[in-house]
Amino acid sequence: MVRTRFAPSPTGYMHLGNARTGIFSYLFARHHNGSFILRIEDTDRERSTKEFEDSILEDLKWLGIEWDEFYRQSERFDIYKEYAKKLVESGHAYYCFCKEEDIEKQREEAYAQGKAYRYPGTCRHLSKEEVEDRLRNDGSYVIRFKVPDGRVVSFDDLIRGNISINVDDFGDFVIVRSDGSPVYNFVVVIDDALMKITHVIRGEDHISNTPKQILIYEALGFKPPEFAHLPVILGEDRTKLSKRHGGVSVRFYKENGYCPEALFNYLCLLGWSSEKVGKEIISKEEAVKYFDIKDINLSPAVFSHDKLYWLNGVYIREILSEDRLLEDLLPFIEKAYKKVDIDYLRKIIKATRKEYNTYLEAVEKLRPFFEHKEPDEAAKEELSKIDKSVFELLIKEISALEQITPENLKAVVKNIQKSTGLKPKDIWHALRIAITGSLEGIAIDVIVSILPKEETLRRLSKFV
RNA sequence: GUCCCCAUCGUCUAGCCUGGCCUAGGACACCGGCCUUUCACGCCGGCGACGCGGGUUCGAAUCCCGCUGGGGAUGCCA
Repeated sequence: MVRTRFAPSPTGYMHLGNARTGIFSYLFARHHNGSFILRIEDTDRERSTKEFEDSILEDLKWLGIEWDEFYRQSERFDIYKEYAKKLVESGHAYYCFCKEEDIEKQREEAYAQGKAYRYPGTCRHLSKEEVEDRLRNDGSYVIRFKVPDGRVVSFDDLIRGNISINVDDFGDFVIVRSDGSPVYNFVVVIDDALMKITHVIRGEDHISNTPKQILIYEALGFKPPEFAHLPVILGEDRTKLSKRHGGVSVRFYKENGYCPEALFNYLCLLGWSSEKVGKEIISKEEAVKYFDIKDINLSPAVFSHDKLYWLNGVYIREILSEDRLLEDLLPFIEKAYKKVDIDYLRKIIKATRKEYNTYLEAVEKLRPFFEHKEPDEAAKEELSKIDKSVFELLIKEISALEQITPENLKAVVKNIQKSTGLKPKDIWHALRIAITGSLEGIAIDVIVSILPKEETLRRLSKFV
């Protein structure tokens, strides 16, 4: 039975990189008919908040990633404490009374000399009596894991193959902080072991943590899971995608009018080849069906805003149902133009869904359906070249129409062309400017055939 | 600095394992054309890559070594 987990820490909105890790973990579990576990890693009490936790849960649901089990590390501190004690008792870990400032100083010195810092093991060989004594009097201590000398830890990464790291590269590391809270590298092992996680799928930035964790697995007598380290996502400048790059949270894309299916799809494409699916537009179900961890790329991928934008357009234009579009678009439209009639909006969506790539963009493009706008500069200039009598004729012709359709609108233009000798293009332009105030936008026959007739006439009348 | 990972169009990728089918395929972006009452959509076409140097081999994008370049880690963050 395959069991994977996604372990975000609630210290901010869910990052795209994390989201992709979650997606791949999820796909792997589902592909193997296994379980997907969500675990909130909130051992850092300083930075973790309930608000961020809620937002992560919300965003995960929004993306369509459902989990089978849920855990919160802050509720499991007793368990960690117990295992920390075990490690101390078995001689795999020890109390350390070194001052944080001193360590910091040593670290800086080492770095200045261009050397890798290792904790020198000052407190490693304290006698039992001394430890007892300082525990009573000193108060502040951390627990460090005793890293064996000269070990080379190897593991077979599912994506990268064999990875070997000499543990001499790092010193005895902290597993319990001075405030008594356990550290990531320690709890992650206990949780993954206790929760019977079979496959740990996570970011490449955890590769160097893996040997530390394997050491703890061994010390505790647990069998390590399989590991798979995903390449990181890079920004346009080829550094790790971070806040500096602008919109990097799932929330950002949700708020900016992207649909979850498109974001899910795009994230799948980043680092995973969809070649076996045979296309790039992939549903969650297809992704589950075809997902293979072996098809993950090894090199970091640059996040392309352009491609996500395009993909979102594909979803709006040809994948999503009208009902879904309506449901998604409604809050955006109502936020911008107050209450709207559902049937009116439905009609608009049906006729215009090819015109925008995001919901936010739709709000702008659909403006003529909800608001009258004065002509902009370019429109004014065009307007000055147009014989104003055309507006009167348009009013007269359109008034006479029982129902406005693109077809009979064409007839209207033809009639005016005949009676005035104006070029059809100019007549259309005049109509467009009067209705939208702009030279660009959605096809004017589409707009006028949906816009209430009285509103069309009202706008035209302003130009006579 | 040290350790680890990586290296095909600007970007995401196919091909690499099992060398010849690669004149290196697709997608986004970009450019041009068509469609057209504008912008878009759509359709057609174009530009564009095996980082460098050595091997191995009849033959290398594919295998080996070195270099260079990029990324990550180096926390009482995760």
